[in-house]
Amino acid sequence: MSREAQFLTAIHSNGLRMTRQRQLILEVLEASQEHLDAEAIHDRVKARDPRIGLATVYRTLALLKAMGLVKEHSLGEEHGHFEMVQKVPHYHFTCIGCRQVIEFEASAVMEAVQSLIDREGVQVMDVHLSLTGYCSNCREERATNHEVKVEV
Amino acid sequence: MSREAQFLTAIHSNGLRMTRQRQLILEVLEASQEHLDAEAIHDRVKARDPRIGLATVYRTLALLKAMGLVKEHSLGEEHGHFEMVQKVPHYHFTCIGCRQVIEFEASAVMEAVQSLIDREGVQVMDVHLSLTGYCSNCREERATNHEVKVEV
DNA sequence: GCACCTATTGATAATAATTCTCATTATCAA
DNA sequence: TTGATAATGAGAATTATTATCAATAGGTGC
Repeated sequence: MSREAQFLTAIHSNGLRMTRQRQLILEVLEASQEHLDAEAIHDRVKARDPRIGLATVYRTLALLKAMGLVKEHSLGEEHGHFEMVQKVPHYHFTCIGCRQVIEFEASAVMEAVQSLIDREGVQVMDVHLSLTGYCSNCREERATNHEVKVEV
Repeated sequence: MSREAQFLTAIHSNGLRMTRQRQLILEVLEASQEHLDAEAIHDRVKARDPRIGLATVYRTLALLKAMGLVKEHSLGEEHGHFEMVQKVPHYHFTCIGCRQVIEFEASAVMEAVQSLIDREGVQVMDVHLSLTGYCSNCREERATNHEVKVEV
């Protein structure tokens, strides 16, 4: 089942309605391989329909998250970034220097999560692994600068 | 070296000054095994010196984070929670129902991080693994309620 | 101990991200 | 086509955090 069909099914089975706005926001998310924030999604959606408000973007993202179709990441920033949920779970490394994001897979993570489930009997709804640091380029730059001071 | 001594050394080697406020905030953090947010830390510090402002708490937390003595977690909420860095890395599961936090260790996580370092040549400054879901109690409650609706 | 330089503080204004409010519009079942 | 009500847009409100700035207080040299 396509994600659009999944969305439609989830919407109808909850007594909700499919709207042009929800349709467009889903399309923007599906078309992008990046990790857009709400503002960026709003910009792209507005390009197709200038009347859509930012609040609707937030509302739809909350809905998609609740349905498990979208994940939110912090990526070392103070505001959220969003992406469609993939089949294989993956995680993010964000460079503090150049803000680039490196995605990576690591089956060991879900194994560790499973052992927590086995031990504690919890039900895990969301797994969030996020690394920050310096990519190899920014790492070299910093090394030559001999930074020792604490930067607050 | 005690954490207090570490803090003092880091402060002096950066041309900064040790103050009563910084001292108190560090003591509050060390005395607590919980994951306090800035407001809670402020409350506890005020009990010992009512003049201390919230801004100073945030400034000191930022300083301690930059020095690697304190870690900030989101714990599924929209504001930060803080704790002293421990020798052995550990992670957090937060129950959406009762807000309880379960801490757990998982050496597999740092192994996965190491393999990313080896592969990409990145320098990792911070690792953040956070799970949300329902603890065994809340899980059972939900099961008997037969919830199917999407809650936004 | 005293004075000086300037890091730090407290109080509060400002900012940023997100959520809420409410009158208006639009979906969709009958 | 109509009616009930879900959803929207615009902007106000909220929340967490950061910035501003005059007053205060570490800590170094005398």
